[in-house]
Amino acid sequence: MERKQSSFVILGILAIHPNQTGYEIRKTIEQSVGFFWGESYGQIYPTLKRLVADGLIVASVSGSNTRAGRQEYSTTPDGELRLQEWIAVPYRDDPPRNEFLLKLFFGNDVAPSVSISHIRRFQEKNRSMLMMLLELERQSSGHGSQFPGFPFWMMTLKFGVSQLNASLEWSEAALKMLTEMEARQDSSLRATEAVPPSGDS
Amino acid sequence: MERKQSSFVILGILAIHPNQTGYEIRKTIEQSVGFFWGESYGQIYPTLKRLVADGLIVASVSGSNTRAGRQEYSTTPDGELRLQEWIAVPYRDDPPRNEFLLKLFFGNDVAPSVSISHIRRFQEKNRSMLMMLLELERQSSGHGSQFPGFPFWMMTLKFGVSQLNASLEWSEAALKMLTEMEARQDSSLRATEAVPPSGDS
DNA sequence: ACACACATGTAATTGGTTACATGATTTC
DNA sequence: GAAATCATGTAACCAATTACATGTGTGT
Repeated sequence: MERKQSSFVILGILAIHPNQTGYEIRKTIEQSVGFFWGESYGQIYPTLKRLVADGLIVASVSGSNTRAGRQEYSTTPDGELRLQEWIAVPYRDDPPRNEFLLKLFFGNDVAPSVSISHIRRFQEKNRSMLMMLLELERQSSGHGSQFPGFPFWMMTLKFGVSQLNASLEWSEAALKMLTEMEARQDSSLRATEAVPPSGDS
Repeated sequence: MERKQSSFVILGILAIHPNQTGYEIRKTIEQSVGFFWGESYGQIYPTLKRLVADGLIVASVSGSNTRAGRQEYSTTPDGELRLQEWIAVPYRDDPPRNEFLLKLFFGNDVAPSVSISHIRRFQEKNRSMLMMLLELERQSSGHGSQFPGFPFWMMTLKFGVSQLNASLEWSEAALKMLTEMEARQDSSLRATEAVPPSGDS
């Protein structure tokens, strides 16, 4: 409880890239840490207000883009400090909850085809995610290497890639096992249901 | 919303292994799906009541173990059906949130040693987790292979193992990169701070 | 003129953890 | 007789998503 993770993502993102609106912050989060972190507007806007009240960020009425209702934010030195403190605190992993694995685990209660389609879906998601990450990696390597944060960004990216590759490898083996299982079931069905062909030799 | 995942873990666990108390259910969850799913008592007990009210499980006053305040539960045919339906519904992955990666991503804002210790901690956790899973796998392969659910349990186990292995491999590379980074920093500090040694040849 | 992206926000609801409280039974 | 484990529960609190509501600017 009372972890306020949302405020720290926002703080961290603004530290890297200041003068962003709530809307932009969300986009940036999606495009940078999106594969391992998500934030909704319902979380971002209230958090921004609280961060301003706490003096960790400031709202400026904008640099060049003067659009009605547009509000840009940046970190204050205080905010920067708080961010650094938070980063240094040992991370805590929240209780794991993987619905995909849970459904697979209970796979014996349903037809093999159900588990197969779960895994197929899993594969597709992983493949497209992997392509996105590789694309991001390719792009970043070009024009991004000038930023001081770059090595760290690459690190998290590579983590994602390695996990996805492992997932995909695993899924191939799992799928093979399940299709064999299904085949066995089908053949046993045939054996009991089908009328044995009369001797036709 | 309204996903009620907790009820389905409980339903699924009771389907595999009936006649368990809330307390036991939690233990079973921990020991079987624990590495990818967690439930707290504050969730389990209220959920059990609701499941009884909905007719998806029944409470029996116990088989042999007649202990005061002890309440055993089992699934009803209805519960079994609902479970199967739920399993067949495409899984939904909840928004990812990995505090470890987030802190790493912001690593440029702190000393390299901070990120290094995060990764060290990550490695330790992964190593002990991996050992637990391998131990579980070893045990199961012996006496567990008789259960019809066995192949599915092994599947999820193997998933965990592959992810952990990938994580550990990645962490070695990441650590190497960071220690090099730290060394460069140290040497540049030395270069500016230290008094150049006078010619001592 | 229309659609789409930009932009901000709130209310309702839920899902969940944590901490607290209590007591029985077993084991040493 | 003390400690650990078994066993059940509730209250407080929080973090978060979703859906709703509203309006501006840009491009076609």
